[in-house]
Amino acid sequence: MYTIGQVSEMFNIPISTLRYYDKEGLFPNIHRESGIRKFDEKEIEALRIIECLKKSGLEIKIIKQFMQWCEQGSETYIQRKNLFVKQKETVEAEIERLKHVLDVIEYKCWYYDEAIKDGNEERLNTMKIEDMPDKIREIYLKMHNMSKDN
Amino acid sequence: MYTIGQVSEMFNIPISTLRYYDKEGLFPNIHRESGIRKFDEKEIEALRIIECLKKSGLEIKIIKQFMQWCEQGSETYIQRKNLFVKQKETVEAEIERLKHVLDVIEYKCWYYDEAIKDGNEERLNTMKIEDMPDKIREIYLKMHNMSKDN
DNA sequence: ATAACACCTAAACCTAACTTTAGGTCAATA
DNA sequence: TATTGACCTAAAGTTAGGTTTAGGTGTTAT
Repeated sequence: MYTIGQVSEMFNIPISTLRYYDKEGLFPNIHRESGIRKFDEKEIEALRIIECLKKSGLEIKIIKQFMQWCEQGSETYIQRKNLFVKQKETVEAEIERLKHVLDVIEYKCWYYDEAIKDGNEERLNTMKIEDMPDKIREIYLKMHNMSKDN
Repeated sequence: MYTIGQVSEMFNIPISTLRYYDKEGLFPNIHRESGIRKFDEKEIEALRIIECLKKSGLEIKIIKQFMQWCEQGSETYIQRKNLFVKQKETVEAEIERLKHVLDVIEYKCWYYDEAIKDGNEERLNTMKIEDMPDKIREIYLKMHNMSKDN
């Protein structure tokens, strides 16, 4: 059993944030002793899930919903599982999205590398698509929604 | 050359957002005809980069900085390249982070699958770490910051 | 006994990134 | 001629996820 200060240290989360989470209903029925919150194993486990779901981009409202389902017992296993299945898909999609972003960033790294070598962008701006390095060309075509015969 | 309405359609970005971007300095020196914004190829390309950098989590302030560097010509190639190199690292780290999140979500999917099969969490709560499926055990140990001999 | 600590609440404040509102210009259509 | 549609501005409002402030309680060290 931990005090709010100890939990704050353990998880490196400000005390004010923990109180805010509580106010938002993320620790339903948290135990109190003369007004003081006592975080026990249940809340610690909750916090691990909160951290995970928050990192995955889930809103606090929905995390609250999940915590309420946990209070309701075995009737809500399916809802809870569905939440994670859905969130798994969301995060997988996000990773894919970021990989595309990474491609564009890589294109720009190449672009400025060349610009630095040349001292200007003339050659780059008149460069034919087929003269670009293979990987860069692929990215360039994707960025401009072009097929290979454009 | 496009009007704000056409650009809004092309990129599927609200007109109000485009005006907001302009107010925030993301289209420095955008051409106007009797007060009306004319987006030409430069702004279209800018918008492609804005979308990419925004998706990568970069703040508008910093995107504005980049757009200002673009106005300054060849003196700022190195700053611009550094921005992309740094952002590349940021996005790569984000992808790694999301992969860990995915692990925890996968653990939870497994957990609720078992809970649904059993109808309760008793077996799960008394399960010994060594009885968990290999992948799940790995994730569980990581989640609880435990080494294998804990 | 008094000061320092760790806790508490309610309510105001903050920031980013938009969105909405209210009021106005101008060109083309009914 | 009047109204519709696409553009414009400035300023206020919105949302999420906190953080800060102001004031208070209860226990422990000097």
